[in-house]
Amino acid sequence: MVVRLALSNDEIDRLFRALADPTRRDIVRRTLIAEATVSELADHYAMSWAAVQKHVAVLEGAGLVSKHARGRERMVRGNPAQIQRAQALLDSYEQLWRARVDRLDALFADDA
Amino acid sequence: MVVRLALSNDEIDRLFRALADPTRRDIVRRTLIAEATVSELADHYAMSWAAVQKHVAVLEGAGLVSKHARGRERMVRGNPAQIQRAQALLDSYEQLWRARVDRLDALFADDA
DNA sequence: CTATTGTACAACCAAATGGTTGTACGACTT
DNA sequence: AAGTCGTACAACCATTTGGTTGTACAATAG
Repeated sequence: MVVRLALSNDEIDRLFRALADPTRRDIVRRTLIAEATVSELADHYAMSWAAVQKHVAVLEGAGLVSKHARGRERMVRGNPAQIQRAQALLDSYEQLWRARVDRLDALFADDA
Repeated sequence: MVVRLALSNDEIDRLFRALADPTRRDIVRRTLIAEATVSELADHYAMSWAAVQKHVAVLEGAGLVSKHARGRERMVRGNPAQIQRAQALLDSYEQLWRARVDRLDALFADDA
């Protein structure tokens, strides 16, 4: 599946920033496997409920998870599309390098 | 090309943290296309030389670029292998989600 | 030899981050 | 109706981050 939507510079910042924390990565992991409430998530970490709530908010701001109300609970769900956008981003960097290798190859081919 | 080497939690933190800044991403971009000295890089940004030098140090700490001495200059070169490690990481998250989809599919298949 | 260039690094500062506790409130339970 | 549960958010604090200027030094140029 190919991802199309482009991200602004700020969105990219938030995306990678959100991924640069082990607790947040673990929340993404868990919620990609199965959705969970903030309280359920908080049980797994050695920090206050409020701290976990903040991490979820950061992930939400980065588009990596979404929250859906269900009664008084908020179900947190991982968003694979945003992971794919990050992948697409990194892929574009790799392409730059490949292009450079190709240029160098062409140079040597000329020499031969 | 498949990347094997595993990264520690701290290394992953540093990797994504390093990518969460537009100046640093631009340095990665430039040095993947062609290596450059720190001074050459600094010319492109509206900040002091020292600030750019710090950004390069962060990228180096994250393994995204490497520096090689050449006379009094330090050539900065982007490291595609580290980009690929980041990709592999994100891919593992996407796999989790695919596994979940497969489980749900199996569930519905049982129902049918 | 002297001057200049490219680099490294320390000290400092403002803002952001990651954590805490406390308060508030709507939604279920009894 | 009263109590509890899950959530949200503000205020606060220590540390980290992203920038600055200033000093130092090795390599090259004149």
